[in-house]
Amino acid sequence: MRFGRRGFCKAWQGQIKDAGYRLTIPRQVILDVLANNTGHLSAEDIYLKVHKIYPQIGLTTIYRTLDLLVSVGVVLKSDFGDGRARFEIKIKDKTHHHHLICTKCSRVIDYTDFIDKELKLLAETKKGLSEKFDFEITGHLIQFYGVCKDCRS
Amino acid sequence: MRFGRRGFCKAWQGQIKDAGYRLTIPRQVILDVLANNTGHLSAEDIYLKVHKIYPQIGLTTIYRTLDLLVSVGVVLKSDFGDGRARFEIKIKDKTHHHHLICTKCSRVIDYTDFIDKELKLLAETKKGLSEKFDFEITGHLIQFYGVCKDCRS
DNA sequence: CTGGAAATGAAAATCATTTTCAATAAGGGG
DNA sequence: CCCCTTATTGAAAATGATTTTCATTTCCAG
Ligand SMILES: [Mn+2]
Ligand SMILES: [Mn+2]
Ligand SMILES: [Zn+2]
Ligand SMILES: [Zn+2]
Repeated sequence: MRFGRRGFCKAWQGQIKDAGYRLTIPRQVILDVLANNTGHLSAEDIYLKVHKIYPQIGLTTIYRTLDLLVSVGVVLKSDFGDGRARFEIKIKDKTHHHHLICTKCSRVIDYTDFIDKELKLLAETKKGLSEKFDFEITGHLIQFYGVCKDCRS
Repeated sequence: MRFGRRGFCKAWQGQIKDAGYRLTIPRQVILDVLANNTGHLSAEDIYLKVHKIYPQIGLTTIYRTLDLLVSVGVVLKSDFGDGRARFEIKIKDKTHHHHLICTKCSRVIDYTDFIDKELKLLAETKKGLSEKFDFEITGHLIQFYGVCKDCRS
């Protein structure tokens, strides 16, 4: 079992232990797979990759571990509207980003640009909405849909 | 069969025929139910309501008709993250709006306020993203999550 | 009115995710 | 280092929203 991003893995493993969970082989392997794949993977994508390293893994464990990692704050879960959840590990510095989704080929682009302006609007909107509807806003979802370069040629 | 919002119904029925579809009883009843319920209904919600008026309806027809209405542009389909799609009819003037979703009770609030500022940011962001990633943006999704007044008391 | 295409409804199929439950493994105390 | 308790795992079955299939019914143009 090779661990890329070893430093990060250590930190993530710490988060798991700190939350009171055991550090099992399946969890380490799943974390490792997530750490070495930048994309937005489905549970099955992850299952297939983990399976190569640790063939006795069960899909159930993938789902359970992903839930755990999301709850601990190590993993981000997204829904791009294709009926399956997508997961990506939260890497230091590249934390808050939004998604640009190609409706033709399902390619997903992360972007952090324009986040400054967005943040400003978000702050204003949040304030306005909170006051107007007496609603305590805890999160937001912003996604753009369109057609990527390749799918237009 | 009573039709509220009769004027609108006529217009919507026109859209269906214009798109080359037949104007059947199930479609009229579903349209009627949507027109008289402002909320964000699931397919089953709609099925139950339609069933009272037209008991022979099948859930399959609900799904098929909703697809059709969405494709024709008469109905808006949303996903609030609870595993079932929600539908609402597009009423003149209150067209473009976003959603505020209570994570405790699932209440959904429509809002059009701040849309102006949002639109401005959206325009800028769209332009920036289009240029930077050579991506043709066709749509966006913006939702706020939080806890409503009632769920905090 | 009528024929043929479009639409419908019941039942079965899909498919991602969850639940159940018996077997296994982690890791703190001895 | 070894146990013991309890968390975790994996296989299989269950779930639940949505889709597909297919035989029957309905719409509506001619
Ligand atoms: Mn991402
Ligand atoms: Mn709405
Ligand atoms: Zn594409
Ligand atoms: Zn609430």
